Amino acid sequence: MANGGDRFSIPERVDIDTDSPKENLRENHTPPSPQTTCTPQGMEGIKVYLHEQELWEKFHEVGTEMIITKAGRRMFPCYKVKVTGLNPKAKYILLMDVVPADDHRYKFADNKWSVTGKAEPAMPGRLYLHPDSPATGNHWTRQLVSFQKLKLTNNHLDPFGHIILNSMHKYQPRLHIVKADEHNGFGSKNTAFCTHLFSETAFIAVTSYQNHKITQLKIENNPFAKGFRGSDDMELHRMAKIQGKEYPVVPRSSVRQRVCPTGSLFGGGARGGLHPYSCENGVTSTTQDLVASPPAHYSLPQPDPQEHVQVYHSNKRKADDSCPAEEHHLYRKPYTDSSPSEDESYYHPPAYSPPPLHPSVQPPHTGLADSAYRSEAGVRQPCMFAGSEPRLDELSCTTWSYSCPLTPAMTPTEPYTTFSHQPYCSSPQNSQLSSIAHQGSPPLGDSLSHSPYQTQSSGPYQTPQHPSPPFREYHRYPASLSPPHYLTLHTHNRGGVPEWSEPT
DNA sequence: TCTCTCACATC
DNA sequence: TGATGTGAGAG
Repeated sequence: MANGGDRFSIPERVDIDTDSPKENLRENHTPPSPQTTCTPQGMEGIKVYLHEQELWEKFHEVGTEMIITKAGRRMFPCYKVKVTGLNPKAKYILLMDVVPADDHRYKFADNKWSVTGKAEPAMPGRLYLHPDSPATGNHWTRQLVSFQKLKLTNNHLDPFGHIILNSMHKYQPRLHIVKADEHNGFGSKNTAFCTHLFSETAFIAVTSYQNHKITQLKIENNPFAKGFRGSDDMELHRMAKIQGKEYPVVPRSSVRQRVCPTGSLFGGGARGGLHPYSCENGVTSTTQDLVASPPAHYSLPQPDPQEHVQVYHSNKRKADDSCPAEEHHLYRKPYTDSSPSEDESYYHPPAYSPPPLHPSVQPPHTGLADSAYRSEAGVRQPCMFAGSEPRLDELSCTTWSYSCPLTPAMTPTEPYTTFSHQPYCSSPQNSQLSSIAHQGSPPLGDSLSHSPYQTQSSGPYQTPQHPSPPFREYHRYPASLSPPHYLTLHTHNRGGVPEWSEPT
């Protein structure tokens, strides 16, 4: 498509904040520009700034790709945010999830991404609980919140709690801030939370990089890949040696992606994700930035058959290393790519343009937050909430399951077998975390295409035009639940009481 | 042809 | 030790 068509365009928010998005283009701002605003109980004033936004935008402009492997691969750039506006003494839980950005499957051909069919069934939606959760507002705001430990996998049976994605599908990471205040009725309809997303963090999951420019950006900016930075011919020699071929050798990727487009199907570029989010009234709020105009071929996603949420606790908790992305290296030109790809003025616009996020991104509904909250005394570790990848408009499903995996060796081979599926139904009273997990994967695009994304309130949830979010009451997670165990929390409709059970 | 997995070298 | 991209080879 013309203009903007070559990259994700960010839709205009309906509830535009006074903060100027453009001021958020720079990383390490001091102070950074607010990305979001929440208004519900105790959540008003919360703002989130994407760290290294410029880097994200660099990738976004080309069409961010994230490698997914069976063992799990970290995201790069890593997702780091600066949060402000939290009550210093109140406790919050920060979660991240990655939801489908649309209902399509993509392919990279002719140096551009294009839709090649309908998306595969969504993977079990999982939420990544920041290892520091729950923590006080003071804790979250005094430093950057890094989700660098989060890993992406294509292993549908992943026992490590990594976020499961489908290759060649586009996703949108989201951040959820849940107030874990005992007086806040955590896990109940009173749970206050905010959801934030930065459109420039959208990406296509791949098992191997497709766009050479992305490979270059990764190598250039990821310290862990500096081994591939080499200078000039040094690398060629190295590669030649490896391949036992005569120098010079052109990396396969270079060949395959000789003509590298500069545009991205993630249109919107720098413009996106910079809009401040605002939450509407209500106890719970969700704010998101939307991705631009809906793709021409955009089609409504099918309801996801799965409706469960899995909670995962990683068994390891390391000091949060700083994101390597922060290192910016100047380096040589990419490989031998002599192709014009580097200056491709002839970049082919992606056939797809991200659709707007679904307005029904509901407040989080999961006992998970609770669990995290309860585990404060215990080990703080990354926690994954997995569930299906329901559409945003189906968040009302009330059956949720949470699993906290043990060490890899102890994890069940069928992490999702404990999930139960129940027909969609809405209940006016449930915890909102579950909804987070739920929303977990609704094609954002779909939602957005229906209405401009806006924040939602959770209170007694009321969405005349959308299924009400799943409101359920959850039992607190047993303290022992933390990391080492796979447990499933079965929640029943009607705000039913969740039950813990060992995974089968 | 396309996608994925693996062993590998590097840091 | 673990994270990274590479590239051959499998499916």
